[in-house]
Amino acid sequence: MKIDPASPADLSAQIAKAIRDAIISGELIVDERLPSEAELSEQFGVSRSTVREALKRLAAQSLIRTQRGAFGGAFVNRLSYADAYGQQITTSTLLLSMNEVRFETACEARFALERACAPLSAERRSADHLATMRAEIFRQSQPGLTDEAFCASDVAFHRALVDGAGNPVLSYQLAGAVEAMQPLMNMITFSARSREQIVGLHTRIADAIHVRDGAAVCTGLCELERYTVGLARSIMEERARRGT
Amino acid sequence: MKIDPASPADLSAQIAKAIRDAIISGELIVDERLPSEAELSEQFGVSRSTVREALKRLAAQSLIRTQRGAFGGAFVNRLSYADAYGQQITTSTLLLSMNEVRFETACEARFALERACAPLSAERRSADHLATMRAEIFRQSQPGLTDEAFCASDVAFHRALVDGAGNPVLSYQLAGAVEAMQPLMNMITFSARSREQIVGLHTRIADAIHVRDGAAVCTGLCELERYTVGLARSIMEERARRGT
DNA sequence: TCAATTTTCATTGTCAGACATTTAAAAGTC
DNA sequence: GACTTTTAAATGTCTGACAATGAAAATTGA
Repeated sequence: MKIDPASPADLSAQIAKAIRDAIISGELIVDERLPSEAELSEQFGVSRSTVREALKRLAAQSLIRTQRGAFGGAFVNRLSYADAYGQQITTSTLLLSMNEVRFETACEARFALERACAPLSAERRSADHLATMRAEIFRQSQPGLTDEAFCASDVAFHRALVDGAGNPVLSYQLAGAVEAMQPLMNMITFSARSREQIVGLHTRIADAIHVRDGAAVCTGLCELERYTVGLARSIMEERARRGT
Repeated sequence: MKIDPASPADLSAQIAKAIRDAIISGELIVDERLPSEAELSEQFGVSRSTVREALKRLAAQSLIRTQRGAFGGAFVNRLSYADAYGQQITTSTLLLSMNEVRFETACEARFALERACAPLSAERRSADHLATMRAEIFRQSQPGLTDEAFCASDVAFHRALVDGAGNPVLSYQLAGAVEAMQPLMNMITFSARSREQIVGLHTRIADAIHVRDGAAVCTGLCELERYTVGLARSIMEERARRGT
């Protein structure tokens, strides 16, 4: 782990990169303790504050965790699925909100990925996954639900579908796509009529999952995508008309 | 943006969270300048070093960028697709390397997601995408290629396939899945015979893309998955035998 | 008048030193 | 042997200082 002493700026970024590379390459292994801040500042020939800034960068990526007290210090963190989920959701959400992604584009990506899980989920889902889907459908059919709660339940329904595939890597990859859509979905006002339609499509999907018919799940997801995109478009047009 | 003054530890994490939430909620918009470090330290009632640690956390997530000099400062960064790619690849790579994910699991996720792109890519791919795929196939058939170079070309081939769908959100989501597999793939030694097989399957996929036959692309990807998993398994068994 | 140059100064980057706080191990006590 | 106290190492925070940067403002020169 070395840094370039010739460029006196961005030292903390260089140090963070050096340590990050050491972790990625396996030079530093999980739960291994890094040298103390004082030792690192000596090794790199910089002040303790600079080292601290570097460590905070790594902490922001969940690459290390710190513990205070004697025998404490910075430890290489095992990146858990939960941590990775969180980061991916944050990144995906910001990516969508900052880059004027069209609703159709995001929607297409989300449903395409979800359809990839459908056959696996139909085959492997447990009774638990199916029960969760049914429960969320029931919640979605309750009157008096806010749009936000409806969307949250929608996410939970699709999460159950994805998790049914029993592949944590797939669940992780999908988490971003599904959850990041929620802010966009929250902008849609769901009428009683449209909720009824969506609940109907969810029921069809759950039924297909029930009988382990992957192709039917895909078909259901396709229709749901078409309906969602159409709904969003009509609402946008409505708003544009009222705006002018 | 407020922090809890009652908990005197992890102040920089709290401040980072406050600013991050302000960015996510839209309270701070892209390219907006944050108050200077001195002003922030006054606002939050902490020292400048604490503020700086918070800002470094945000910089590590590409949420802000800083500029030195008068009229410089920290600015809300537009999260570009490139930045998001990079973060996703790092996260996915570490997730796979630190969590003893079975090769089959990662492979299944990767090919399932890729098959999701296949119909879209068959339909929309440009001549450019197809040309890239053909070029990578040609490179893969060259003798004397290192295993690393072969894998890199493999990634490029699949990237072209994914990008052919013309959906940047999809490309972003897939980047992690495809690239994060590379270190695992690099552990496989490709014999001349297996390379020939893979090139053959790639050619079939490219041919299907050529005639815009999405279903055939899916079939080709399925076979490629089966072959890859089988190859990895036999190599692992071989190593285990030699190891004992 | 206008372009080129110099100066100014707000801001980030880095450093050094100090003290507070935490925490597990070590030492002491009953 | 179990409990309490002490110790020391480590992170967390604060203060104050100086260096480096870079755009705006002021100055200069034709």
